[in-house]
Amino acid sequence: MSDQIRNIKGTKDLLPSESRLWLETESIIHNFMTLHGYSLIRTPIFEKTELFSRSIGQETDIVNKEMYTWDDIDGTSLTLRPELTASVVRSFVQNHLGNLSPLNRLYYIDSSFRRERPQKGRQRQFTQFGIEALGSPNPEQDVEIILIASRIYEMLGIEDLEIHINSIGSTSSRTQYSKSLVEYLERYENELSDISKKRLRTNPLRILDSKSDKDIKILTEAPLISNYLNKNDRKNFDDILKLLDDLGISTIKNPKLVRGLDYYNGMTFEILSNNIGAQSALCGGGRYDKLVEYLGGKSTPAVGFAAGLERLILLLKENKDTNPLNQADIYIIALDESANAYSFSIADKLRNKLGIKVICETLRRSMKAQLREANKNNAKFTILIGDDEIKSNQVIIKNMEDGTQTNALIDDIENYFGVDYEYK
RNA sequence: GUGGGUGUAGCUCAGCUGGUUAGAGCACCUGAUUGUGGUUCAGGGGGUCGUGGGUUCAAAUCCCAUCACUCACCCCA
Repeated sequence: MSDQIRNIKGTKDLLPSESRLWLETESIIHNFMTLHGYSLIRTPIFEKTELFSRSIGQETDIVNKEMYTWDDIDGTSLTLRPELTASVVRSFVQNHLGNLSPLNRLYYIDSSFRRERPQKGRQRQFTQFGIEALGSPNPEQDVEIILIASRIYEMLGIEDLEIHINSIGSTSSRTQYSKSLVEYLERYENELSDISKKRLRTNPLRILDSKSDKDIKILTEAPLISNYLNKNDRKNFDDILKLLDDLGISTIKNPKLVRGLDYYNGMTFEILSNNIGAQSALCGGGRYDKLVEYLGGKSTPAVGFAAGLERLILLLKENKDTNPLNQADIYIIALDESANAYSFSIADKLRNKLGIKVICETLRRSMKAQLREANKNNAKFTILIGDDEIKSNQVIIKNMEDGTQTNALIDDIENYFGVDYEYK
């Protein structure tokens, strides 16, 4: 017992009791993205470390301490992807997708890895779904992204969500703002939390995101990014807000919303829920117009979002009462070894020709046990095959709901279930 | 990396201030006239009480350590 091998901390097995909900949810996501004109992209689970250190940012926790990184035999540093945008953009550049079409609408649903302390809604291996629209600099593209993100939750029946939105402007606006922010914060440098002190030098915008009470107090008087946006930035953001408003999507302006990753600019947004514990961010995204160029491609404006599937499932589990599994429409009961051949060939026909879910007994249990098993699987019918049936070349078909039984010739079974059989 | 909580059968848990063969519900298996289920009834299997050490005549129960799980901080999906 003690030398049993367990799963790695922060990873999870998807067991039959939950796998159906996952499959359903994933399939909804696939259909939803397709409905909006987005195409699936799938990239390798690991990449050169440099891809992430360059795009996500040297000063982020992700790159600093949360990546699973190792040296390949030839000395190349490799990393299990901690998020998907960098990989998607790498692939976009490498495969010249920008030359094939001026606008690429891509979506993904895949796992990522970060070495953090696990807690509710946070794992070391987790699944993200998201979209990236590469090519359009216009506000309507930003809105399309937010629209899709918000509608997918709406469609899944998830309520009480908040959409926070902000603009961190163009690079020039941001550097100016950053300067003023640093000037302001330096006055309180000694009172800032340790991390924020460090960030004052490395990544001042991130201080806005601080959860430390001291920092929050200091920040109430801090300059706001909205006052530093240039004309273009401001018009852009206003257009986005107006369009969202026209669509009836209500948002909360949050001037302190700074996405954690370095590659963002312009609009940023986050969708939050209060019903999944401390890890309330369901979805985060925004614009990243410089990343493509930064990773060696032609300058291409881009905007997207990433969402946590585990966190979504957490919410879905609250809403959904898991109805019992219908594993089989028909359970075939074999009362003797000699019945196996009949059992299997009948099952084959029903499954392949009529698409009926059929399970055959393989444990050689008593009839009583097999009937119980049929019940557990929610079978509507059982087909009983024993010595007598084989001799007379017919089987007993038993309706498990009302208990009635009829005989049917083995060759006639398809007809019996083919016409007015209801197995839903 | 830091802090809190928990660790008794497959699952959910009970076991008061330490005292004899450790319990319940659910699940599982068997049986209730020998080929008929879902209800009911009867019975059964399964635990070195996370692990190691200590206190004691005696520990699941007290103390220490350790590990695991979990929640929260940090950060993020």
